[in-house]
Amino acid sequence: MPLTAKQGQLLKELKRCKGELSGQDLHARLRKGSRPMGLATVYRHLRQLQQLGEVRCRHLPSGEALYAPAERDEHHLTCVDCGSTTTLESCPVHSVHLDAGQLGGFRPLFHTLEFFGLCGECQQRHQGAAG
Amino acid sequence: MPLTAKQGQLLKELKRCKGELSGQDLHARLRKGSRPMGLATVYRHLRQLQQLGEVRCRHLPSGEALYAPAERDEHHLTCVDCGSTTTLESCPVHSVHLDAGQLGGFRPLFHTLEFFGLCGECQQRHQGAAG
DNA sequence: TTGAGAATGATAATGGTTATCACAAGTTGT
DNA sequence: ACAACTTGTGATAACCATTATCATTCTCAA
Repeated sequence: MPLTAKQGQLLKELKRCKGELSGQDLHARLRKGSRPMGLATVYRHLRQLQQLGEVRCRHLPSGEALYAPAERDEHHLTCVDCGSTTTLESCPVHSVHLDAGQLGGFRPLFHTLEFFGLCGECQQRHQGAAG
Repeated sequence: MPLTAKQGQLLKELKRCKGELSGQDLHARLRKGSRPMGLATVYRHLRQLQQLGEVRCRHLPSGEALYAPAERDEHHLTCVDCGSTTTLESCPVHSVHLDAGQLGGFRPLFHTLEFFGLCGECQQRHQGAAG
């Protein structure tokens, strides 16, 4: 099933950006260009593209969802205090494989590996109060 | 820094449950028992326990956050359509290690590895519409 | 007892996401 | 071309988990 025009437009915009975008971000960007798209449509297609395996998403501690093309196999460090995230340059796991027994009919589309902890800045801030 | 009484109470309740609990779930459970706890306090302590490395959390596609003791090193399959999640029996990665260069001052507390895709049920439901 | 500071919790506010629903666009059959 | 029907769209309202507010309660030392 090829993508529809709007789906393609959305995916193209997502690929154009180096970083991850939230639904709101994406809507704002598309709104500026020619061919704007309503917010509801953005979220609709993000979900559809996700189910097609074209887009992956992860959630920040704030609850906000960030989307990126599924082909980007990036992993992240996220601070549980300030919420800042950084992208790992190299993947720490060399093979992530699930055998059929583990899957039990489930068809994997993408995966996320995230490390949560405290960034240097927040560690320092807390040091005064309690080691 | 030892846990406060309320923090300990909350962590104990979390450990008592086999599955993961949302903030709302946890609040409801504590409300029933003796020694109830306000919703704000539940969320406050969940965040603190997370920063202490005692509790980990992950987000469902719905945006809801699920909490569990950090000591549980479980991974999950999550359906991007219906949102159902299942727990993997065994860990698919044998060593998840980050070297200092990758960390850059970040102090990891816990990590999450999640697989997103379509569960068997949702695959069947979509089969009629489009292969 | 008294006062300063921390903890608590009922409630209001926040804000990303989803549901609603009327309308536009496309499709088919005649 | 026209009608009947399906699908896609988007402004807006509704949803709901989470967070902020703030008055009250608790803690504890002097």
